[in-house]
Amino acid sequence: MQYFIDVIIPIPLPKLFTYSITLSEANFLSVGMRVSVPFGKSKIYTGIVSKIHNQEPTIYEAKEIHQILDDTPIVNQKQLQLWQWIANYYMCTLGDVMRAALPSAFILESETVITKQKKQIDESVLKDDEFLVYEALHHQSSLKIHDISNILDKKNILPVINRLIEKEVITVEEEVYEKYKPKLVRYVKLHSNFSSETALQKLLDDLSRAPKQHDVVMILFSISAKTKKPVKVSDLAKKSGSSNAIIKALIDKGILEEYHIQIDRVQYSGGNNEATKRLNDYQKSALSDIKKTFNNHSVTLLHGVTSSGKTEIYVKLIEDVIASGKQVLFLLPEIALTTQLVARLQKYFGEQVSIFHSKYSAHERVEVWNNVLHNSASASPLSSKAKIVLGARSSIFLPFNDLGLIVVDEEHEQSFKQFDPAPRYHARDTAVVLGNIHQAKVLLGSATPSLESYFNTKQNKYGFVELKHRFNDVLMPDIELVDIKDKLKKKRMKGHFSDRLIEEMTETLKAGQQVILFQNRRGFSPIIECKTCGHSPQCPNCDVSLTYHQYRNQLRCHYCSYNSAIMQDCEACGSQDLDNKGFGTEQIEEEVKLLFPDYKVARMDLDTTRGKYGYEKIITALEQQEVDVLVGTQMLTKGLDFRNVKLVGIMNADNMLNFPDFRAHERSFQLMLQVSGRAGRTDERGKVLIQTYNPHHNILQQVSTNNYIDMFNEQMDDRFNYKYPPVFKQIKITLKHKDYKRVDDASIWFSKSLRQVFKGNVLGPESPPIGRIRNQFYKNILIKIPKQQSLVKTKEAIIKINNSFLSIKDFRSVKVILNVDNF
DNA sequence: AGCACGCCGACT
DNA sequence: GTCGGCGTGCTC
Repeated sequence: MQYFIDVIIPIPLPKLFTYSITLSEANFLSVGMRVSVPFGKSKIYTGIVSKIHNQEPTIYEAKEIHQILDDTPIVNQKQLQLWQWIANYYMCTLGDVMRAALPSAFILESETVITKQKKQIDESVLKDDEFLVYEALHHQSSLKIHDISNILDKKNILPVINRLIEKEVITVEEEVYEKYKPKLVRYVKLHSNFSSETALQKLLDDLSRAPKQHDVVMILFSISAKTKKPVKVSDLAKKSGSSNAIIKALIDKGILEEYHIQIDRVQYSGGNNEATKRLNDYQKSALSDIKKTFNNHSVTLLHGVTSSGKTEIYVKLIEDVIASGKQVLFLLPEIALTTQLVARLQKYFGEQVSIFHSKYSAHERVEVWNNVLHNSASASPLSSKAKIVLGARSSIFLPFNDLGLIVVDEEHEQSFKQFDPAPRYHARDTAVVLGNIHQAKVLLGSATPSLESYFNTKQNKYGFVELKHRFNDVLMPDIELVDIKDKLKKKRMKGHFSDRLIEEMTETLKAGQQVILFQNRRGFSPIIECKTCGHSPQCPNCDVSLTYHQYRNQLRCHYCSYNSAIMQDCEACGSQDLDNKGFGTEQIEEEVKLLFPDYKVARMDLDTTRGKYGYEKIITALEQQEVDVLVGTQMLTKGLDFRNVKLVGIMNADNMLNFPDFRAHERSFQLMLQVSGRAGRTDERGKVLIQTYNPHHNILQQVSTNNYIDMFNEQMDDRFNYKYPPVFKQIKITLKHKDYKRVDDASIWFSKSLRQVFKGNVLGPESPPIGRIRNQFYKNILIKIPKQQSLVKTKEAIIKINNSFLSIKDFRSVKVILNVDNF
């Protein structure tokens, strides 16, 4: 009998690959373990065993595997089931999913290692490039392919390497690295030879002539007597004030014994668990309503106004679930993970909480992964860790084996959707599927639910619970619309500030309270225009005008990060009369400084939060009231909870409303209500001013009256009339290529083929608002899918058309991106 | 996706 | 004449 395994490899190919294994390997392996396998002529990849079987492939000969990398599976059956669903639903390969799902330290790849041959060679036979490599090998024992392309400063270095091999200068090997290394901490203890009183006394006598060493031994005693815990080498060195050399001498003499203990890189250092808060009556009834809906719904939407205390309700639910021995996943938008909420949950649940987000290193992620993996229902000491995982969208991929509850907080957030590399999944929707796999309950929470989720409650697909009162019955902020067209006419604008806004700011600041100003655009001004000839500087790589950034005196492209120094006069006509069109956060910050010179202003946008703790720094400054006015982009909306902010100003509501996207109105509503929610969160009623050219816009009216239902109904009418989600499903196909003619032809061909199947439900091709990014031209095609039309069959038809598309040689270099649901 | 093979322009 | 550009095909 022969044995084979089907393996998932982290490359975007639709098929699995079959390798042959021996009987003993077959007995050892199980589904979900990693193996390293040879692939192509030279590569070695890490694969996940997906199936073990006896069917010999007929049309090719299976290769043998290279190595088994695990003793036990690192991926469980439930995860593989989820991977398969994602690959099918989001139209990508299992390889794509694997790459997104596993921490990169689990995916080892072979690397070609180049070393110098021992024998002497005649240097004169080497060409320049070859000599450089040869030279470099004198300084380093080995080089990677990557190092060589750096040394030679070009990408195609294989010819050079091949010539060097031929001349017997170097040898190459494929090496596979285990990227993850557990973090070990060095400890010391007295060697067991000296455990008896007499031996110890003798030792101390012997050491009397080495006073430093004597001291170290004595200090070791005192530390271990005091703490009754193992003693770290680093602690001993610090406490005794002696160098590592002395400790090393003692170890070498066999007096001290050195050992290592594996520790977690991610550690919770907080104190004991704090009792959870008591709920108010509204929260109590919401909690019991949620439990009731869970009786006949597996998903429930909690619509709770900002500051209504949703978190406390989550906490109570989580308590129940972990008491029953199951795991909990708490999903949050990336940026909200750095804030107060995390600290709060850690206070309640201590070590049982693990956090998982993109700022973690590959090693830290492996640790969280392992903690979740080893957390079985059994009560081993390890299992108290990672009972609750708090994470951004990618934490849906962790190896849960018994989830009882998934909470998706701020479920309307766009950042739950992964855009760029496939799989282009939506974590909220995937969480619903994950919940189904585990038979777990899913709770979606938001003050401004997505139309999709709210629609699902209307269809009775999801349960629905509402929380209408703010905590402590604080009033919702008073929202006032300011007509800037009118203010301009009456000359009541100072820069971008209306007299109303200035009045309110003055009053708030005088009272010692804080102001938040929202402008959803960074930089100083998005367009610089010559007043003489109308020319404005454009990005050389993208079809956008460059944004002026004053603090660096630069023009920058927000799509490809191209930048250049600002010019003094027009590039086209030489005129010095340049004009700033539009405005961003920088300009607002500048104007605030001029209008309120006595107060401290800070800015929060991508440019000021770049560093690892940039974001936290600004938040702390605001919390500690070192900042009076905070100017920022939509970053402000996420998970911030400030006590002393009284006033929120939205500088210009129109640019978001006019954004060319069918969800623009919904998003504007959510964004504006979310920023408004930052005002007046304690006892005093907050104030919000929205400046707009069009105060009669329905969305603005709905925002100012906090009328979600009206917004929902009106937007749903539009969605219904224009056949948009959630009424119709939608798949967007994006084609891109560096040659415009090529994408244009390709997109016309593609849409024609689609129209043969889907008729009038195909839109486009169309160039997106920004038709070229990083020198790639884009075309979009949209497919609208009626509810009664089979999604599976629709996708099959698209895949078929895509395959014929790829077989046309002129189109093969055009990249096709499939975006299911088009979030 | 990589990576090799194979065919055409620009350099010694 | 070669070096090196990238179009094409394949990976168990």
